[in-house]
Amino acid sequence: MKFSKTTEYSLRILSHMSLNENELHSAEGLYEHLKIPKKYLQRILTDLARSGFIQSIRGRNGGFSFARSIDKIYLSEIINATEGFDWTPKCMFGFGECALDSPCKMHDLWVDANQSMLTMLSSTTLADLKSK
Amino acid sequence: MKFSKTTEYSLRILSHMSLNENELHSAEGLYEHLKIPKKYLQRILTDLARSGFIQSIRGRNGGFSFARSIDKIYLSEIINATEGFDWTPKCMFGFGECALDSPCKMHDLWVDANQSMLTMLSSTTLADLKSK
DNA sequence: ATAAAATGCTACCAGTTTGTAGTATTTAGC
DNA sequence: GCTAAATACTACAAACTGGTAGCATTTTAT
Repeated sequence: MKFSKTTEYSLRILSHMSLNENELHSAEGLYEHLKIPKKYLQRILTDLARSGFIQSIRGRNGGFSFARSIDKIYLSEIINATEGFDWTPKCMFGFGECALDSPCKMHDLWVDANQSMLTMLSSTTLADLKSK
Repeated sequence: MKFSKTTEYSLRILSHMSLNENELHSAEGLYEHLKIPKKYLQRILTDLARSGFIQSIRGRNGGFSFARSIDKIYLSEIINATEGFDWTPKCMFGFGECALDSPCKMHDLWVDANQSMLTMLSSTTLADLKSK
């Protein structure tokens, strides 16, 4: 019950970039700040570009900058792009069928517990992280 | 952001066993009810025995039964045994250090969102699943 | 004793994720 | 034009997870 490394890295990268929202960030510079394995970070950056969160500028003096305003980038979108985000409340543990009676006794407990996290992630933007 | 298969399987196995709390359950019987890949289920069962949730009886007419009362087995314990459960609120995404200022602005959001799930998992026992 | 029925153990396989290496491509500055 | 600095691409390696196979061990029933 945790995020994948790729998701963690993506969130770290984007939240760090958002501190200087309008600047161009190079992979090298991000590496020095975040210490994410350089080549892997490189790949994640191009993935984030393909996903439309940031845009890349190639060549000398190139780098990455936001493709859209950070107050329109929700955390849930980022997670969705990196690892999928299927939190439909089918059953607590993602079972196809419940292990107990049907409907499974866990349903209500699970839905409630999941709701606040879902709500938080899908209502918080990168801009909120700076201002909150 | 989901449970591992092993965690899902473990929860299904134990919650199913708890429906007949005092009986001896064979791997074969559990397989027929739960359709978890047989050999993998076997391995999970021995792991659950090693973790102290159940005990195994070898030989003919052997099987698995609970090693302690199901009203003392919390869901969080099971998850902790199968995939680790480090939800200490160090930082939202499990960072060693925050990506933003310190203390990270996400802390409060994350802790709040996480709290209801944590509370639920660490206050619900296998016995509760039957009675709730 | 022996066979059957059960768990235990070890090794292996496949797919995914994480990480590394090298090369190609693009662009700015001189 | 050439070089340096940057991203893009491709291939591979390592580690982890999920799953399979076979044999070993233990115990009961006959």
